[in-house]
Amino acid sequence: MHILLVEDDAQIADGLCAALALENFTVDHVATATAAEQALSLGHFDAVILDLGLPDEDGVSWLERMRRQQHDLPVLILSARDSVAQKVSGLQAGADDYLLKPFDLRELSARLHSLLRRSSGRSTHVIEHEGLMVNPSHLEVTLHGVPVNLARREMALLLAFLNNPKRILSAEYLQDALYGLGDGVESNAINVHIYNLRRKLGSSMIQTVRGLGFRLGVPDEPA
Amino acid sequence: MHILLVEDDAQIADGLCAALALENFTVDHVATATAAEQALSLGHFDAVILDLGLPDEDGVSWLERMRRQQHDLPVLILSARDSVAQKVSGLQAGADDYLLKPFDLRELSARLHSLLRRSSGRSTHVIEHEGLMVNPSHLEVTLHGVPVNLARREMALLLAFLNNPKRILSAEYLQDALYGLGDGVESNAINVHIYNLRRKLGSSMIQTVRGLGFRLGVPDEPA
DNA sequence: TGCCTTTGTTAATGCTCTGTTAATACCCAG
DNA sequence: CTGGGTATTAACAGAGCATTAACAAAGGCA
Repeated sequence: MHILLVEDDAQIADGLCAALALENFTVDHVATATAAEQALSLGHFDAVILDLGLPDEDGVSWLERMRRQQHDLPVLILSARDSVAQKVSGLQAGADDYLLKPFDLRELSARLHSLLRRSSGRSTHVIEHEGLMVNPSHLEVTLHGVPVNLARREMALLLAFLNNPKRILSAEYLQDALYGLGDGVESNAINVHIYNLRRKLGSSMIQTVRGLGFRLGVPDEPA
Repeated sequence: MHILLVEDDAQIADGLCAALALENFTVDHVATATAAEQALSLGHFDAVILDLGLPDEDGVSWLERMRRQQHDLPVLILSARDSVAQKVSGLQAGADDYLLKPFDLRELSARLHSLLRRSSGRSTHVIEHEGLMVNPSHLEVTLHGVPVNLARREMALLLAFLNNPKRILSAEYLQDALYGLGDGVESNAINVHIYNLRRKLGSSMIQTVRGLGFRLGVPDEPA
């Protein structure tokens, strides 16, 4: 689970990072609203822990802006005890939960887990490509409106292609995408999965580039 | 909106009653766990505000008892600042939210509204889904007019699905819904309950999404 | 209270779907 | 024609889920 921690107090941030790391969260820490926005646009996160007292922008207005930009991931607000009105407007701005400073780490953990569970699967992110509609979090795929049932590995493979459309992906790259770096298979598993994908999605979806790898869709310029 | 306030401190209770009345809530105030249980069995309430420091019974154990009796209405816990562990177990016992004393009335109001919004539709009203009529407050279920007898856990499971229609619920999420945060069972109890539900409601009601969890009804059309 | 019924959990077993391997057939370039 | 790369297919092992039975616990009733 990937958490974005937005907190300008270094001491609190360090403590939180350590505590969350212990629970096998992957934590990215930023200290400003600007950096937080950048981080959101660059990578994938499952939740945000947001301190309201940021140096460059008010947390509440930042949150409102994010919500307007269709970021619908769960947000847990941290705030100082004496700013109740701010907290209320925090909830109104679209926070899913909030916590008063100083807080107990166990409590933060409990609320965070609860948030993540509540929000799992609510993501509406749908990728589209040539009549193909893909909802990764639901393992749901339709081809021209017809539902297609994909297994996990097939979905992972398809996503690897959708993340790099019209680019040639080597078998080696695909192997890393499916199994993680280093830890791989020792056979033609990738080939088999590609074959199965082609059976389910039509053989023209994935093209072979002999000697190099595979590509989703047609080449850019036949020059 | 009908609120049951369980609080033994007369001063706090009076303040809360006045504040909530200002917001057009109807508040019934009791000072003991025993009286609270009576009140719940006698009348209808939309939410409970529960102080943990009651004279006759621990608030957490009271809450657990209520949850076992299928009172699934939203509960907001009030508790003293220095008892964090108690608060955590309060969440585990099935509280929907909690607030530290001393609290701000505006904050209480905001959380209460948020709670009621979240739970709207799950109380009082009869829930209908594909020939299924469910009355949560009376634990009554009919399928195409035919009464179906559900056990407590089965009802809790069905409600978890009805509260999240057409969404995939992981076994972990369902476990939390039935047993509270963290503290769960160590076997395939969820699977067995799902199997039993399917026997009583028909096997097409709950679908399996392999590797992710279960879902009530058909998937949304992503198109 | 003690018996009996209902409910909840555990554990064992079987079944279906997946992922990987391996063997074989195919294809294109040199 | 030949060899390296790719496609196809079948078989196997394992995971995940369904099913069932047995046991424990809780609640009703006399």
